[in-house]
Amino acid sequence: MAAESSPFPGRRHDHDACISEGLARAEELCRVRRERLTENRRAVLELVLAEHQPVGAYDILERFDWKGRRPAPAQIYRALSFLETLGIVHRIASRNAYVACSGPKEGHGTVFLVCKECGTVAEPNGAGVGRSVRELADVSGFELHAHILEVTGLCPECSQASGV
Amino acid sequence: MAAESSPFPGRRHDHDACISEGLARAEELCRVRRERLTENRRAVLELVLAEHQPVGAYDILERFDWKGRRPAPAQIYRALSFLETLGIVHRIASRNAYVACSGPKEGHGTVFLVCKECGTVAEPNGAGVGRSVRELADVSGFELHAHILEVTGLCPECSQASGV
DNA sequence: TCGCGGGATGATACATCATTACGTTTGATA
DNA sequence: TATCAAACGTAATGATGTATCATCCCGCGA
Repeated sequence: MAAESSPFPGRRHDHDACISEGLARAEELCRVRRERLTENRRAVLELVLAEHQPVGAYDILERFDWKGRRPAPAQIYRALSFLETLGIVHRIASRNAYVACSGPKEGHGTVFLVCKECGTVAEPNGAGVGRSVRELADVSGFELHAHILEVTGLCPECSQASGV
Repeated sequence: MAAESSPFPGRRHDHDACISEGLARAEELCRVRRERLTENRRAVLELVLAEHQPVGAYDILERFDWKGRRPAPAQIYRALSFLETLGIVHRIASRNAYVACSGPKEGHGTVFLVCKECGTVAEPNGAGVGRSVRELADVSGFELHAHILEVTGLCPECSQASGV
């Protein structure tokens, strides 16, 4: 229960594990879907995985030191949209930025808790919200296709730090 | 009940009334808050009220024929952010566009149903979703400040038109 | 009525985010 | 190994949003 209670990464979580798990999932997904995890795509994914904060495309661009060269924006966007179709990177519309999917949990990719203070993004299990949204759509006569919920506030750590 | 069942404006609703109600609410809000509904702000609000579809800032700019002159982007953005603080215009982040608030109903301003086909945006009563979001935040140890839910799909009319 | 002070405007420039276009390279596979 | 589609490299451009600063206008007190 405690493990599920907070979807936020702890201050001292094993971040190397996040990265290697993310890469492993990408590889697995590509294998299943018969897609290619090219050098470009992998490099972009690593840069997105590097943080739990959303990263802008041009941030990635700047950090992208690849054999001394710097790629053009299109290259980054191509990789990002590929990774989005794979479902391991999500776009945070309210920030024009991207985060790595934090796990293969149910309901992932539809609810984001975004900390105003530190920027950390968590993906809680959105099943309950999903039900409410379906009900709402039903009542409104709306044919539901997809939804994105971006919640802003303070993550547990920043909330404590700012003096509860 | 029927009135509440669909938050979408009917094909033949009295749109002039939407506009004048919107303006009246803006005036009232400004009066209460001791703010000024200047010519610039009013003109931008009218252009946003003109449709139930989200409008881009640069769309507004193009339609903004004011004494033959065309204002700079900043002018539009200033008016828009003022109208946002008033709560009568909302930004649809997933589209980089803006819609007029459709009414002073409870829970307004947090849930948007966006039709993929015609672009119409409705604001249903989001009370149920609001509860789910609060629960989710609670369980996650997240201090909730605000949330925006953007739901995409087909509005009742387009859903019927596309042959249910 | 005059003048003061703060908010709103007008205008230029710039910053940031994202896409299009097109020729070249690469990798799977027949 | 010949072929073809997918991915890449690069340049250009489009779309969206801000910063800055001088000026204007309105409410308010002398």
